[in-house]
Amino acid sequence: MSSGAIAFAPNVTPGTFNDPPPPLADEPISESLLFPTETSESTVASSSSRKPLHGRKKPENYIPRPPNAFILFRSAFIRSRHVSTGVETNHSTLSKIIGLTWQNLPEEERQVWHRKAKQAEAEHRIKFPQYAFKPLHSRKGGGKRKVREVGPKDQVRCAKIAEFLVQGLKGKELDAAIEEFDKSHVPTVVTRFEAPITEQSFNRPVSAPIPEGKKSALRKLRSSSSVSSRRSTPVGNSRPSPAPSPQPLASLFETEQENLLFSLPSLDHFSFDQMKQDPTFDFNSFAFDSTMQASMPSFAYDPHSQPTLPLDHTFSNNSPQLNVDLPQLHIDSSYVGSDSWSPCHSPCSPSTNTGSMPPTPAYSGSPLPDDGYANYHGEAPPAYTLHHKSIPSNITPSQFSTYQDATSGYNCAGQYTDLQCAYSTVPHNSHNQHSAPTDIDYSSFMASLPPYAL
DNA sequence: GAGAATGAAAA
DNA sequence: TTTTCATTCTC
Repeated sequence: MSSGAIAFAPNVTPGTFNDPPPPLADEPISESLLFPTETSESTVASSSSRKPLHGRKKPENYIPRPPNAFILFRSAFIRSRHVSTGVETNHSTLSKIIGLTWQNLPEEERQVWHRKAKQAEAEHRIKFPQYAFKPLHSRKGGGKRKVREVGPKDQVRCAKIAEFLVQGLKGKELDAAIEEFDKSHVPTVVTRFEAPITEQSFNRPVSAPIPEGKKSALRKLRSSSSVSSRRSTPVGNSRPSPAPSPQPLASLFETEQENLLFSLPSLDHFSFDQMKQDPTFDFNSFAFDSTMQASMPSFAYDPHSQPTLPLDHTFSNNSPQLNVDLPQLHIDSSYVGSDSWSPCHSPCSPSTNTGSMPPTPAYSGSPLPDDGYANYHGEAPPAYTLHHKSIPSNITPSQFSTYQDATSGYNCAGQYTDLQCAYSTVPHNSHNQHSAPTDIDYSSFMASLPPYAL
C-alpha cells in the first residue's frame, strides 16, 4: 500500500486492514531508529504476500481492532526479519524476544510506535466510524479462560537476543552473535526448593498433597509473576517496570515458620566444584525465578577465582537494568513443605549422600579475599555461600533459623523477611560436619556475613 | 486452536 | 479486575 490516504484496493477487505497507516501530513511520525519500518514497497509486498489468516472464521464484513503499539512493533519486526530463521522460528519464542526487546526499547523509540498506534486508531475511526469493540466475554464453555503457564523456556537466550537487538544487532550480525552465545550457553536447569527435612516430613509420603492453603499461596505467587502483574500495569504510556514487582513472600504464608521454609535450594544438578570448573556456569544468571528476581541477589562469578559478591549491583524494582540476567539455574519453588519447623538430625544419613553434593572440597585456590568471610582456616569455603547485599539490620534471632541440609550435610542458616532473603551455609565443623547436629547460632551466622551486608 | 508478547477497551 | 482481541506462524 502506497503512502497517502488509506483506500482499500478491491482485493482488500476490512478484514485485512492491518498495515500501519501512513503519517498524517500535518503530523509526521518520526521513524524508529532501532527498528525502522520498511519502505512502502516492502510493505505492499508483505501485505499482498501475507498468508491468509489460518482457519479464523470471521464474518465477511468483520472489522478487526486497530493494532496497538506493540502489535505494530511486532508486525514490523517480524516482517523485517530482524531475527533470522536460523536464530528462531517459533513465533511464541519470537513473541518473547520481541516482548523483551520492547521492554528494553528506549522510551523515545517506544513512543514512535505509540504514535503509530494512535495514527492507526485515527485512521481506523475514519474508515469504520460505526466500529465499536465488542469482545465476546462468554466464550465457549463459560469457564475461566486458561491461564498461561510460562514454562521454563530458555529465557536467557531470549533475553540475550533481545539485548543484542537493542544494541542494534540484526540479521547476520545477530546470527553471529547468537551463534557465539549458543556455543557456551547452558540450557535452563530446573531444580527445586527443598524444604528442610523434619521428622514429620520424613514420615510423610512424597506423593502427599500440598495443603490447599499452600497451593493458593503458590498460585498467588505464580500469578503475580506473569499475567496478573502485567494486567495490573496501569493503562497509559508509562514504561512498564522491567521486572515485575515481587509479591512479598512473607504475606503468602501464614506463619513466620512457613516463611522460613524458604530454605536453601538443594543443588541437585551442580556442586560448587562443578560450577567452578564449568566456564559456562554464570552466577549472574542465578536467580530463583521471575517472581523473585527483584528480591534476589545477582552474583558476579569468575570461574577462575573465588566467588565475588555483588559489591555494586543492587536489585531494585525500578532497576533500569536490561532484564537479561534471567535464571540459567532455575529453581522451581512450586514445592514448599508443610511441616512445622523443627531442626533435627537429618534422617538422610551422610552415607546415603550419593554425591549430588560432595563434601566440602579441599580448598586449593588463592587465599580468600578479605571481604568479611569467616576464616576457614585453610579449608574450603562453604559449598555455596550466598548473601544478600541488602540484609536489613533488624534481623532478629526470632527471624533466624538453622537446619542441616539433608542433601549436602551442611549446616545452614537463614532468614526470610518480606522483601529480603539471606541465607548462608556456615561450616559448622568441617572435620565432622555430617554427624554434627545443627548448632549454628544467630551471632555466628551474622558474623559470617560480609560487613557491607549489615 | 493454543501459545507467546503488550495494550486498549469492554464487561 | 478480568477478559477479549488485535499480529504472526508453528506445533
